[in-house]
Amino acid sequence: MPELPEVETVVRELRPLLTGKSIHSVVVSRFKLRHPWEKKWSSVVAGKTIRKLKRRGKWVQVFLDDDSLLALHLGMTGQLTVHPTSDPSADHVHLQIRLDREGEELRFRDPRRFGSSLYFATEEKWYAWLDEKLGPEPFDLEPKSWSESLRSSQRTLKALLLDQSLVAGVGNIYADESLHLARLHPEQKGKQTSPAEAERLREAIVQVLTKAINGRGSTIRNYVGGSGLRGEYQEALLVYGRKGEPCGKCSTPVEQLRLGGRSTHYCPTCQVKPQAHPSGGTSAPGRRVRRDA
DNA sequence: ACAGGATCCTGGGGGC
DNA sequence: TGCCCCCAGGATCCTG
Repeated sequence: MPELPEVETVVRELRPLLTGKSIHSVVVSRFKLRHPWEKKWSSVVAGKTIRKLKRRGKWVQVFLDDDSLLALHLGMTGQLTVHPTSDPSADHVHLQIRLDREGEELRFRDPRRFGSSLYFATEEKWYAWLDEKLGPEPFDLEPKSWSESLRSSQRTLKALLLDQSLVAGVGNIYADESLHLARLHPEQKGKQTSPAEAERLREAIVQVLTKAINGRGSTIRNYVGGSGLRGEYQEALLVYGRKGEPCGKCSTPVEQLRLGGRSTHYCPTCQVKPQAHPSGGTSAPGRRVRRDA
């Protein structure tokens, strides 16, 4: 569920509540997350101080004071919020990280249990684990290599945007929104994408994610930020979840299709699917596109 | 190499 | 009210 803007919002809202606090203990539920908390970690992190919080892709990184860290992934329905220890515990709380002195705890709640919790003894080990899975942050994409990586793939743009090893943090909502803003069809193949289109897409991703962060993310169902508040950006979505509603740009009804098992929303007028290769023909790059007048 | 499906889960909504 | 089916913001594994 939470994509980059939602995770960024969680981190920003938790940062003032957690930075400088030390961990007293960890209470673990009997249910297992995708990467379940290992019992031995509880005694390892007890007594350590939270040095800083940072987002990387859809991961929340909790850096501790001795070069170790916790890495938390919210999956589809994960929530991270701070509560007084005395608050009654909600359902599906998997981790309660008790903080010293304040009588407060960080709770990791996740009904669907697709979330992950990991501990790494050193940052080096974490980055080694992560680097093979995660591509650059969208804001750090280098235009030329981005364009080339699209160009070298037969996969659809939708699939490419969801591939975390290509660009980190984009999920189903913002993939659809970015393609719409860039006026590119979700089924367009990477290799059909010109450098100008790739750049349009890169800029659209940055713009969509930036606006969504400013709106504190989108709440479709469960999402809440670190403060426990819902997001606001769902109101500003132009295609995602708007099947049949008029496109914000041209008022053609938004269409929905299924791509890679994910529901995909697009405007059939703004986002035109490029012609597949004429059978047997090779389309030379830069060739003039004929449009019937 | 890539698409598509199944999988891990729970909960909410729609239809009957 | 209840039941059944479908759907969901993610990621991974398997098959064809």
